Amino acid sequence: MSTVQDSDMQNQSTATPLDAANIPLTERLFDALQRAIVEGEIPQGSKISEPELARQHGVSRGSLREAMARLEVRKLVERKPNLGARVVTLSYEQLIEIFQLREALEGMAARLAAQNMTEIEIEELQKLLDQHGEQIAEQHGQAYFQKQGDLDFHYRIVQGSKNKQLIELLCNDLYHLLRMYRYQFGMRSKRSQQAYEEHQYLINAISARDPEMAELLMRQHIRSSRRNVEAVFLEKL
Amino acid sequence: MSTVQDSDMQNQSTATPLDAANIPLTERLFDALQRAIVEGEIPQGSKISEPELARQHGVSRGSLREAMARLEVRKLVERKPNLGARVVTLSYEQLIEIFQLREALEGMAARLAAQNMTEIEIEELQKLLDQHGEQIAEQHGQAYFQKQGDLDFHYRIVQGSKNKQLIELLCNDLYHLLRMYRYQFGMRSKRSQQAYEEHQYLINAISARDPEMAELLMRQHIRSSRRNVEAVFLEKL
DNA sequence: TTTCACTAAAGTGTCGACACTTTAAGAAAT
DNA sequence: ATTTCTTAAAGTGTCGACACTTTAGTGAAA
Repeated sequence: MSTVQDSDMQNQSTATPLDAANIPLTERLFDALQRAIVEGEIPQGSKISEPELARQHGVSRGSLREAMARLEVRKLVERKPNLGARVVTLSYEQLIEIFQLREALEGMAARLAAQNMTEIEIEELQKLLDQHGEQIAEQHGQAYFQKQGDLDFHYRIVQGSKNKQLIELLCNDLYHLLRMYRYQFGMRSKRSQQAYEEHQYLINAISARDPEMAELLMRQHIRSSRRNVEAVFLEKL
Repeated sequence: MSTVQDSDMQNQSTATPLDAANIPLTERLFDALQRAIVEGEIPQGSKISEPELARQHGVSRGSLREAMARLEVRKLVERKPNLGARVVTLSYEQLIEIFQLREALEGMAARLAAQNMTEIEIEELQKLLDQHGEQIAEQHGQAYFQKQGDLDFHYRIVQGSKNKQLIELLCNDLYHLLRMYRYQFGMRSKRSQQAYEEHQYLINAISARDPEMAELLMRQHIRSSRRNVEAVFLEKL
């Protein structure tokens, strides 16, 4: 699949009018690699050979290197001089650390959301949650949709904080690492009912414009989630 | 200033045996550029010409580009396809956002520090604070040392959290942005006495192993600091 | 004199090449 | 047969070159 005969179609044929839409190659490459790593297509801890990976994607090493530099800052790969790059290795300890980060950051996000979300945004958030409620009632919780729904919910609250730094940090940096954990260890929740209720309380607090309460609830919610993960892990050993 | 005649001393003379100590060129370049941007040597908002900057530092564009890609992820430069890169422009709004981030993150750091710092680390933190106290008493607060001292103090507490993610995030990402603000707007504190006292309370809480209180105090401390900045800004207009 | 088109200069995106470092394989010696 | 030395293969660090895009400058037309 996609072996050698591609060398003529991207060089200078100009026959690629709309394939790239001006988005630089490095950027597309970065996104592709990020996805591949997050979803485990490139397994964690595996060594990355620049020439090989570049050939696979049909790009030069220079472009790939630029993408790698960015992945390194995002903590998805680790590089050691002259020794090359490896995909990061996930660990239980790191996961716990990430939960602590999330507790602090999303707690603040909830606080700010209670101050800054528009009424319309709150309404839509409620609608989203109602949908989740239905799904839980019908099928007993299709893990995937649950997870996706949970992510959506948190995502919107972060957006609602209106703090650009916070949004960037959570949605662009931490988010991907977290997704990587979700993909690599199965991490199904089995507390969707409880999560649903906690989400509802949270909306109530935001709707009442109570920042203090919103932060408190969000932090509790994330702590619960962490305890669940801890439990799942312990029973795995 | 620093014009053309530098082109011979760094090219390929091999007469630089111990200057690099195996640290990749790109990395040193990244550090150098980061410093230059933070300290305002390259002014905020200014456009960056890759060929020129590369020539100034005596490196190839490829190496420079790699460093730029990393600076972009760190939010110190912004790049638009085909239009080039500019140093970020600082704004009052962004500064406030950063303070909100710090409140959340350093609050958590203080909480964890109360749990995880060793007795020895706490002792040394106390010593550091005592030094600050003396400096404040003697000279009336040499703005520079004050600032540096404040940074040191916060830095150690973050380290004391023992949360690698948190440390990375605060010390490698936010830290530089914050320093940039300190350099660019003068931001002298004029509340060194109060800050000193708040620091002391914080140590007490950590020493008493009271995470709740430590987080509370740290958050209050950072909020005060933010209010001070707000005041300074308002009187500037 | 002002505006618009056209050309030249500068800049960015991407590639291939070369030197040096590390890893691996194979040969020689014990 | 095992260990060590030697050498080749692979990989990384860095550079210079070229095509395409944007910007700036110049001259013609109104």
